[in-house]
Amino acid sequence: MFEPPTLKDIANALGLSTSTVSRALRDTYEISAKTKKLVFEYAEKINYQPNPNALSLKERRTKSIGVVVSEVANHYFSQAINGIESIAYDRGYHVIITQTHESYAREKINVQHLASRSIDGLLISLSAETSDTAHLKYLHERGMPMVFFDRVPNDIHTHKITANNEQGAFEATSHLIISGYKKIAHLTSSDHLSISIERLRGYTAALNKYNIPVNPDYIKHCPHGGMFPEETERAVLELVNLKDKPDAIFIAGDRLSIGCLEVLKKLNVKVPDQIALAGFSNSDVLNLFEYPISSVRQPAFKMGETATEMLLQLIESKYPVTDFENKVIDTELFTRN
Amino acid sequence: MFEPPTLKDIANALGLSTSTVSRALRDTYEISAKTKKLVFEYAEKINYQPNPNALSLKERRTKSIGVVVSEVANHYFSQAINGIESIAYDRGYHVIITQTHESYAREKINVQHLASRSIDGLLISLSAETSDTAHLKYLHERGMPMVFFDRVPNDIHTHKITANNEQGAFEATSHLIISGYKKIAHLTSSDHLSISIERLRGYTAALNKYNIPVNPDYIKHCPHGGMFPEETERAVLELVNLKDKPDAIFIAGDRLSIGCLEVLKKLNVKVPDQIALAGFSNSDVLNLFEYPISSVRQPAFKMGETATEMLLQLIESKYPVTDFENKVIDTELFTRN
DNA sequence: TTAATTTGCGCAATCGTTCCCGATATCATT
DNA sequence: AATGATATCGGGAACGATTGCGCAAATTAA
Repeated sequence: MFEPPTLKDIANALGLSTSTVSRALRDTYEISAKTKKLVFEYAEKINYQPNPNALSLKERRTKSIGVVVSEVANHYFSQAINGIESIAYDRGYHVIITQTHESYAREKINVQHLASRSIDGLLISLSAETSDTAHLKYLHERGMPMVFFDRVPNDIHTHKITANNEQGAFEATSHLIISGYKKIAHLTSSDHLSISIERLRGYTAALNKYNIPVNPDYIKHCPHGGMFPEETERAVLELVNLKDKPDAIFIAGDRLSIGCLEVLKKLNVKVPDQIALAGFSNSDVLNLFEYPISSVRQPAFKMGETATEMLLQLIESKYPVTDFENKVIDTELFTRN
Repeated sequence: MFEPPTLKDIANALGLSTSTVSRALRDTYEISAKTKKLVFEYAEKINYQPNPNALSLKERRTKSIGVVVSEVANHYFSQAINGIESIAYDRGYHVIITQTHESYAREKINVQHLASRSIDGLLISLSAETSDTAHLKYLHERGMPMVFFDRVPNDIHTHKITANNEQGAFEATSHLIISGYKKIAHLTSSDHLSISIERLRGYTAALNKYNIPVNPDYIKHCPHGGMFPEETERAVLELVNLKDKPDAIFIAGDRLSIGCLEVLKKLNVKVPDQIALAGFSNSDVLNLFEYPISSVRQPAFKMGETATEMLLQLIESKYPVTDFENKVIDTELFTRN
């Protein structure tokens, strides 16, 4: 039905060969000015666009990169995607976005699918469920350029870009402490995720600094990053049902924050009177609440941009890159009270 | 660098021709069982995947559909995308998502880009800026299968799927009226958008039903759907600065709701004491506010699914489709007080 | 034993593009 | 006028996969 014009169409219409038309369109020196003009004008007229599949087949590259995130309906990721697109489009690359919904199975399928679609490179933030990275190692060993951002593995040697999660967690927890809270819980994602580990480290560092003992009962992991409401609900319930209730929670992510707020509202626990909150979030709705919640904001757009630049550098490098960068970008604490 | 195995690799390794290998993998009857077994096992071993570009070139289709939305960081669209992906993946199609950020220029570029990437079909919701649909007509006339959802044009004849915007707006406005509000303003997106027109119609219908005069000063359009904060701010300011201040606002969209809440908070206008709100939204954060906001929820996931099914029907139809459907799905009002 | 059929596989064209070679025409040089 | 240089263009292979056709060998039928 939809049959775009080809080089051959132009060639036939103009009585030329496809080679000549191709060269004319690519503005090669060996084609006369008037032939070029003829070809240009006709191509313009019929709105000729080179067939990208033919090009990909010939050039052995697709000029498109794959992106794997847990959810686009997450402000951190949607902002990162905007950063990714801004660089990619400028450099003539297409962006294919896939979502894992925090599922390891989906991640494997998506990565496999992207690889078979012959993308030129991969930009990925691990799902909450992912602890085995064999599917990525496999691709990486075969030479697929990839850059990790946000949630990174430690057993794959390539460019990585993360926020300074430890610093952010330290500042947010410190802020709670300075604000007078002493019994600070920590609600976070699955325990093997890099961001969870780093944020937990910042959290404990803050407690240590102020000589507050770390209470293991105060640390709650949600293996699916709050993807399932029951998960968050159970964790929050366990916290508020403790004999020695926490008076504040440091929450490690956006979805968890929303989930936590929902549960607290259902339980009729007042924020921040009964329990104060602070956490990682790139959402702009948090400061709309009556009692706004202090949040650590990650430079998502910047991270997307940087990750893409790193990836394109890998893709377009003439020789194999062996010197990899591990970029850490500072977060920013927005205090509200 | 990343060079996936080809049929030729298998053929050479096994001393066969590429035709035989191809036929073996496709399980054709004319290949002997033992050759098939040989080929299958070797293909499995080296993890052979057919080159999608070569296939697309040959089959003249890419098994991928393009999606154009204004923003993925919008709960309606992200849910719709989940619906789209669920159907598309089941049917073996890839989904390429692009964002317009409510810009007409971006929409043209994205559509053009998608078309040149030779997608098999297009799923699109118009940007707030779009009033001229020539770029889409052009593709449509050339036979590109396309389905519009949410924000649809009236001058392109193809499948369309929308929420029952008029009904939703009527119910939300009626709910405000029944709750005792009489001076109800309407904050909406650009005036040429189908959703704006339909929601305005529902709004005025409700006012009419309760014999409340329609005050033109109460109707504020944001040409970019609240993409720019200044736009929303100006509109809200104009409303609260009216001599005859409205006591409620019916807001036509998610982003506008957030923007409006931000402005009201900045102005220290209490919701709902000084001004009540109701509006279209698929976000789950609205009910986290102290005074929750009644909202009309669109069946986003369902709409995404249906739109995709319609598109795939167009794509896979043997003969040109001339009988187009205009599906309208009911919304649901969530009242909270 | 011979002819007819079936089985199993390879050749080559095709999709749209690019690019290495040639091929021809035009022109200047001796 | 013959040679060479340059300008301009076409032929054809290649990228990876599919598929109609052909052809040999194996099997069956006569």
